[in-house]
Amino acid sequence: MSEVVADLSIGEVAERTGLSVHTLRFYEREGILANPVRRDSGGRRVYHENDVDWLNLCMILRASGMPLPAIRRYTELVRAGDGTEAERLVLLRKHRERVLDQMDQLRKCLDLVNFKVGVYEDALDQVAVSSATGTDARR
Amino acid sequence: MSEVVADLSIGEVAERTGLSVHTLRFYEREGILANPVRRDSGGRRVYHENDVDWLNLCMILRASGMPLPAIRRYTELVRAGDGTEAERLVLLRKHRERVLDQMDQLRKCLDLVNFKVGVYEDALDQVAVSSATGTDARR
DNA sequence: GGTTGACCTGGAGTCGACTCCAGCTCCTAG
DNA sequence: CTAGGAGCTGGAGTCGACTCCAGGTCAACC
Repeated sequence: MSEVVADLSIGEVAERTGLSVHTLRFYEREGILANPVRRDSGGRRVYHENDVDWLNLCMILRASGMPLPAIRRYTELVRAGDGTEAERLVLLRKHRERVLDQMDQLRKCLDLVNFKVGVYEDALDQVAVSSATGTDARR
Repeated sequence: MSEVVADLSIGEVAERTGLSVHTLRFYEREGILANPVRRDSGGRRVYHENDVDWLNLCMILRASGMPLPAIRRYTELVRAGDGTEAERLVLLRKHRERVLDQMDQLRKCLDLVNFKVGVYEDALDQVAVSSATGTDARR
């Protein structure tokens, strides 16, 4: 019925996630993988689609400024399973606050930059117009 | 008529901006101040309100992820004065793109976190309810 | 059976942005 | 006149998050 879900090499995971193989090994050392990575007969890492999903989640958290120690903690809680939901919730709520703070900062910055871009656009238009009226008589 | 606008010591600037005196000296080395810092007879830095304003601008840019080299470049252009507006505009537009990208990332993350927070809140409510129905018979 | 290419490890290196240290000067208050 | 506090400098240290290196294994293909 369904396709056999293939195991993945570290290189394939790198390709799928956009992380480098270096980073994947580094994240593993840092305890950032929800389930411990299996190894094949030759000692090579064997990943699963789940791992890719988890890594994508982690990448979203990282991109929003969650530090690795917090991601590690969250990972530990998920690995530990039932009974850790309360702490996960605390952790996520804390991160949400940080995200909202960052959005505020960015909005502030965006306003500023929009304003300044407007100023410079106007200034340059002025220059263009005056140089046009000075040197350009077509029409 | 108007108050004499006071000169400021590095400590006062630190207090007003929230940057440390270390960071202020560091930023100066990095060329992040719009006008070169004057010194008093004893070689101490003398700042002006303008510098505080400029630093506040820089802090907004930093907080939105503009790297110091870009801020330095922008500072150089402002210092250089007329004729550099076009490049300033380019720089600001580029940063605006980055800010918008970051906002997108944050929105994505916020959706995710909101969703997960919801899931955990529901899960914990469930626990609360079932433990209540198990042990608590008031009404 | 030799070469390639992907993978392995432990540990070192890099980069950005601070942050701090040692040892000094200078001013002011007691 | 001296003790304290704020500043000064050049340079070193720290921290987070990668990033890379040397030297080795292993399977596959020519």
